[in-house]
Amino acid sequence: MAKKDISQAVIQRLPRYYRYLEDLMDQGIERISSSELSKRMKLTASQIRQDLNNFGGFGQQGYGYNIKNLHDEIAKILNIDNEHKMIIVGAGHLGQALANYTNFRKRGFIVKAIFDKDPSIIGNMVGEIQIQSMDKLESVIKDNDIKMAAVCIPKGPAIKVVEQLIDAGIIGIWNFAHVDLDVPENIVIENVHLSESLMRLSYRMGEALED
Amino acid sequence: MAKKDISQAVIQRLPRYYRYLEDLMDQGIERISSSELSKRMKLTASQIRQDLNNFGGFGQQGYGYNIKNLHDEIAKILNIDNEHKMIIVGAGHLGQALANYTNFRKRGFIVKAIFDKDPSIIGNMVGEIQIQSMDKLESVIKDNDIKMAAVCIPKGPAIKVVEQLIDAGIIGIWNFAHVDLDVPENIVIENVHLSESLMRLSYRMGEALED
DNA sequence: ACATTTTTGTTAATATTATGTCAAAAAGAA
DNA sequence: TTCTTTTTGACATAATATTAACAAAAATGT
Repeated sequence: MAKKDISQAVIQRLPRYYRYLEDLMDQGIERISSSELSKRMKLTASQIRQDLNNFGGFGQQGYGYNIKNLHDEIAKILNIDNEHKMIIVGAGHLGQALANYTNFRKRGFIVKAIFDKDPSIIGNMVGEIQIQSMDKLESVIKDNDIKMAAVCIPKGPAIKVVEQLIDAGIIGIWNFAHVDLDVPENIVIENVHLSESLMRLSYRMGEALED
Repeated sequence: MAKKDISQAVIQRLPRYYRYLEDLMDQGIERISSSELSKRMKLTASQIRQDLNNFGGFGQQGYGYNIKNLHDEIAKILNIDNEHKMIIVGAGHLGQALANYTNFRKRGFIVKAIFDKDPSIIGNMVGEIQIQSMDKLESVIKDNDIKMAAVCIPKGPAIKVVEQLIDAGIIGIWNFAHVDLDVPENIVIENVHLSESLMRLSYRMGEALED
């Protein structure tokens, strides 16, 4: 069953294809050629065809790609054709922002619980769910068979909390803490290092001003 | 003055070097070799040396790199050796999360103002600053000579708001809206597409489960 | 029905990125 | 001081990724 392994660069682009296809569907467009899509996405047509052909021949000569079909195929590839239960650890502004993000729900990511260690906010509602004590982490994960967690706490506590998460059965971690987590091979980490993103912006603004 | 152009891959890694150097400084370590750093960062020593040599010879044979010195040099390269005034457009949870992020201030990013179109929250405080009406965008940017803006509003309004920002003098945009912005060449966009990040996590969790 | 056009999937060519190698420089040890 | 070890910066090599080219398939037009 071992899929030929797909390069990081392709994986990076996949969700962007998905987003464009979604937009095209919303516009009621039915089919698109790689060359037309390449103009919109500012890629080469060749790259689009090669990227998609990593997963199968979704197009047809003389016709192009059926948007609805390709959209659904990419959803399958991205594993978003079914629901994912997730929890959020850390109910600060960022944790709450994620919890309230309706777009995630639209794509099948369901926030089942949100946790914080601060007793003064435990019990508060975030949207429709209640902030729970960290003591409940393990039981909630196990009872609901949750596999995905967003980590929105400072880097200090993050390392130990992530261990707890993994012990409780989490296999995918969306990490917003400013630290690279060291985890077993079968655990997946997706880092969102916002301050690094901001530094890249700063770098490129510096470049832009020099020219 | 034209710097030899630096590949995106290098720029991507630069802030991560900076973060590791910061951590090393906090640990009171004075010097490090590319090979020791490569172990910590899980890169090859060769890549580290080549990355850094894009910007200058910061190391010394038989000694390695002086951490404080390299840290300061990278700060200069990243253009974070001086303060950056910024504004935030959109005072939802995400905008508020960014406004409250003390780490940004530590690196010299100063949030000067936050804007929202919702009259019911205009005037509310976010940390030490007050949410202002969108009408004030242009005057605040011009009066304070602000060059950087974080865009934390839905994709629909984002496109027009970004035009306004650019007209008012913004040259760097930290974009959290789910849309690729079409801007003049001299304007810099750094996208943070959270839902794409989440889809990549989902993809890789799917892969991990197959093995 | 036939010719023309479009457009894919695939293979080949090019370009970019990462890794390995090594002489030369400096540090540290004897 | 002199010898040995460490370690860089530069360059050569290998691996990846992107772009180009094109035959074959299907659609469209006449």
